[in-house]
Amino acid sequence: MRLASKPVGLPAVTSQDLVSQIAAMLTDAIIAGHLPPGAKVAEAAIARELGVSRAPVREAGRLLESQGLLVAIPSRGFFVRTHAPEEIDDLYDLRICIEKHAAVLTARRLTPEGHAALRRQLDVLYETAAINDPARQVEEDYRFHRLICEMSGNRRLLKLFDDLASELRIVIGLIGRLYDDPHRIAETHEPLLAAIESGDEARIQGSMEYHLGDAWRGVARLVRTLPPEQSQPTETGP
Amino acid sequence: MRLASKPVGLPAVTSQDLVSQIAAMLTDAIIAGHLPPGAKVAEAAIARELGVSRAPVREAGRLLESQGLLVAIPSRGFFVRTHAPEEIDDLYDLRICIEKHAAVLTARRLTPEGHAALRRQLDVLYETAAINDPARQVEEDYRFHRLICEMSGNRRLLKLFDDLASELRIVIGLIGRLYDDPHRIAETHEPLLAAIESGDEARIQGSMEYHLGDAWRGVARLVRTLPPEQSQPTETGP
DNA sequence: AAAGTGTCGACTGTCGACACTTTTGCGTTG
DNA sequence: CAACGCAAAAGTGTCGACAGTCGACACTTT
Repeated sequence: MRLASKPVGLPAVTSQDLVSQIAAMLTDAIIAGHLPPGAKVAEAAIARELGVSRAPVREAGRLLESQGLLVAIPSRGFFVRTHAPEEIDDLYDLRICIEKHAAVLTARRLTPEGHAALRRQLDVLYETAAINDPARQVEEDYRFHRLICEMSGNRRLLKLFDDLASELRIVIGLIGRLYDDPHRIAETHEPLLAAIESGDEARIQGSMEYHLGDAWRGVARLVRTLPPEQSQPTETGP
Repeated sequence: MRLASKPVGLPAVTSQDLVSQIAAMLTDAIIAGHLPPGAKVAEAAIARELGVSRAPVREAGRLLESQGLLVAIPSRGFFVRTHAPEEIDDLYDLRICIEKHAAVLTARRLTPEGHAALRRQLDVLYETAAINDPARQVEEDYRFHRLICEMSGNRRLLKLFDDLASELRIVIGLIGRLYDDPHRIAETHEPLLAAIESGDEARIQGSMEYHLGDAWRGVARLVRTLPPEQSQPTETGP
């Protein structure tokens, strides 16, 4: 019996370690707004609630801290990260920078299949715009941009995009609703796709800059008007 | 480790952040090549050696994992990250992307003091080229580039640069010696500084692209010729 | 002899415990 | 009545311990 030589892709019963599970759970809670910015994430409470010890919770906290979702203040614990308006500006500025690059790289190695995948995702975006589901809309928008980064072929860039995106989603989630008409948002991706298809790098960069700059301005305006959010509790005394 | 029992600490370091200390120690060991790529970082051994328990060592490991210095394999522990040549390419590609942007931002808000600081750091680079100290040369080169990122005003970009740099330093440290004539390396920064001073954004981008591309080619060549380094121990079969 | 199996040792993942720090609650005082 | 301050409560930082898992090595089987 030669069963071992050709293992059909068994599901690989990796009993997902606690740390990943807890981290995912916390991430969801943060993005969903269940844990608002500035909220304390008490490891003891989380551990009790989940029925695990504090060790894996702490490690999950470290993980999310490195992703920019939490901040750790010594002897005081983890808090959901708050973002000053300037920090959001920094994030968008950086995001534009790397997505411009990603789009150029993607255009250079674009295959018919790749183009079809982008087109398909954009169609999904239109479909989502029809129904009224802001969270889903944000999700599909994110996926379109992620696809570009994925198709760039630069793994590290994709990882960076994921980090920036998860951080930005705290803010987007905070805003709660879409910052613009859903259908219009889908439409603004058209010139971007066309530019990538054209292969004209200057045009691609201009397109991406315009597209993301638009989103940036929308977010920046809302962030500055709506929440008079207090900053992170600091430890530096007078 | 009852730090409280030793109220008069000789080193002025705090008593409360074992994790940071351990992380810094491990980082140094990795960059110095004491822990070569692929080496196992046994938490029990580290803990014994430092006289602390395994908990803070584990957390430091998570920290370094998020910085790309270590990889964690479930049930097997931490290993110093190995970089396939393509991953180094990704790193440099991304680095060029963000440093181009940083240089443009810096040029836009360049003050006389800022320009002086860049000039000074470049002079230091020349001085270091005179003595023969490869590690120091790499350090000062790194500082010049970091200064540009710092002066860009985008904090998040600076953090990203630090992450990329520490990751690249594993590789640079691995190569061990400079990949080119020290004095020439210092000189190649001149056009970059001049471009920033000029404020011509296209020129700045071109300069940076050329300058870093040069370093990239040097590193890529050495990495591909010298070490027939085996990849990270994985757990997923073919 | 090659491949597969069983056992041993080492190490990780997780836990509960303890000391110290921060926060909270409440009584005291100006 | 508000500000202050002290003491209890809650929570974090770290530790040592135990169980489960992985890798190595010798042993059995084909």
